[in-house]
Amino acid sequence: MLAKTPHPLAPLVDKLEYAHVLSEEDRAAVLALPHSLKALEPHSYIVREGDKPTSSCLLRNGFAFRHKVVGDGGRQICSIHMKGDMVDLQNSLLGYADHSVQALTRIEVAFIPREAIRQIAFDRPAVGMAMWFDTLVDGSIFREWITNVGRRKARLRLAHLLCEFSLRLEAAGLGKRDDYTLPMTQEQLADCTGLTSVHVNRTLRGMDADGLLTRTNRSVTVSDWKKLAKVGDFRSAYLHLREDQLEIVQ
Amino acid sequence: MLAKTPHPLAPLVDKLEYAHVLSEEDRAAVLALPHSLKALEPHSYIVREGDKPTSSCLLRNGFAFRHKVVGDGGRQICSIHMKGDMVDLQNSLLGYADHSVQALTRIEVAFIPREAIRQIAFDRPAVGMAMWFDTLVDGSIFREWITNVGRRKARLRLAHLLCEFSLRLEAAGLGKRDDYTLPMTQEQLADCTGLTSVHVNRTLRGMDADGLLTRTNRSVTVSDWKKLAKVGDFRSAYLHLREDQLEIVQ
DNA sequence: CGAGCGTTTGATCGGTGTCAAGGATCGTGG
DNA sequence: CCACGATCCTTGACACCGATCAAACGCTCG
Repeated sequence: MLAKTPHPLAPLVDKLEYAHVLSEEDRAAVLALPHSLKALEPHSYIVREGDKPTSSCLLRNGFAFRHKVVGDGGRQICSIHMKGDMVDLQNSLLGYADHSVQALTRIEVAFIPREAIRQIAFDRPAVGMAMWFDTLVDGSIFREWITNVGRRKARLRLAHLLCEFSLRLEAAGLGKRDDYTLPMTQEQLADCTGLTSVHVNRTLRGMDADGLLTRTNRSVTVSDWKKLAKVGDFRSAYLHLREDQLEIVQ
Repeated sequence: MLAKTPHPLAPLVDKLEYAHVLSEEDRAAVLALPHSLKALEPHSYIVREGDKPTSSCLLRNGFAFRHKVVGDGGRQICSIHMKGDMVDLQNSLLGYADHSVQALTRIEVAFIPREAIRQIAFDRPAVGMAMWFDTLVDGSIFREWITNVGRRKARLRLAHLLCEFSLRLEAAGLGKRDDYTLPMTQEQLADCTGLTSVHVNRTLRGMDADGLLTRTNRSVTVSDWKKLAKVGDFRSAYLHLREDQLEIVQ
């Protein structure tokens, strides 16, 4: 194990340690999981609704999102994923994909057989607990999104989404919370928030005009993060990040 | 074990067997979990946002719901729970309640210490897998709710919610899908769907006028379930029920 | 330099929210 | 048994947020 390049599954270890630090043997067991690597272009599908996947997919870098399509063709994005996320535990363990997962940017992934996941989860309780914990945090984020989309107005929704994104990026070591790259189009932001792209545009421009943030290309610069969090009715508890991942959040 | 009354934890066994049938020993181990029983009046809280619960709560009968409150006082209900649901795995395993859980009707619950849950989950992989599966199904329902609230119009949202409710009731053995008791006020329906109670009222009356359903008191009678499912853009896959729990659904 | 995608802006429409008041139902106590 | 209050349902009038339609503009990458 004296390879210079990081181990392909290293991001998974990092993510699982969000909850609790793992022992050296547990870490080694995770890294020893069987897997196959693959790179995917933007827009390509990892899973399509209706598939019956038998592998779970670890996102090694880049961004991906889950979405559902409704009867009239409308699309709802249910979550955004980044480095270290097990993007498809849900579909593979449940056996039937009730939604699609798609690459947002160019991504590198590792497919891990479902059975290997099950096995390590029960052979190594600490790993199993970390995975369970992870799916519970996913659930917590889903609840917050239900609330965001159901009960907040356009500006709050967007501010909230941007706050969530910034903290998760920071926790994953991918940027500063008040200055980061947002790899999404306004249409995708709209599909996250249940709005239209036109309204997202107007709302973002309004926030820009009010000095809340600046958007150039795909990057976001927040002038006053706490102010944005206040506007977005954002409290970070639901992300269940460790204290030291949050630092000086209110 | 020759008691005539069913075991207090029997509903949990039934629920866990939604996924896969358990062995006799696994069943016995679940029933042997330490627990304390309690009855709660409508509106009473099982957990409040901000609590740090150390027990999980099994709903033995009656109905409960999770909700979050936003900055302006608005409330969003994130899920409805019924007999057999572990209503608070999420909060207790995560250690911090990011939302509240409240009794909808009069309920009977059993509190099970978090540690006992962890232990059985890893001592008995089949039980652990069933619990994990259950939290994944919860996640799947959350995603559908995000989609419902984010991308469907009022009538579809309500029709969808009523369809979900009817199938879950049927699967739990609590009613027929086209004729059941709905223990919710219109305001609570509004908080599930991100609407206002006034609009819920108008929409339900409209559906009634169009012959889709009849509501008297708290009961719902669906004249043509498949038609309602079509109106509500409802496909049952996301509930991940077994074939034999669904019977003749499209 | 042109094509394609994403952004920006304007005009108008419509679904849902808001405010307000009256009606139905049910449990409770006199 | 009736009266009363509380809660929930129903309905109307009106306001407004965000959707829709349409067109121009600006990147970015062949």
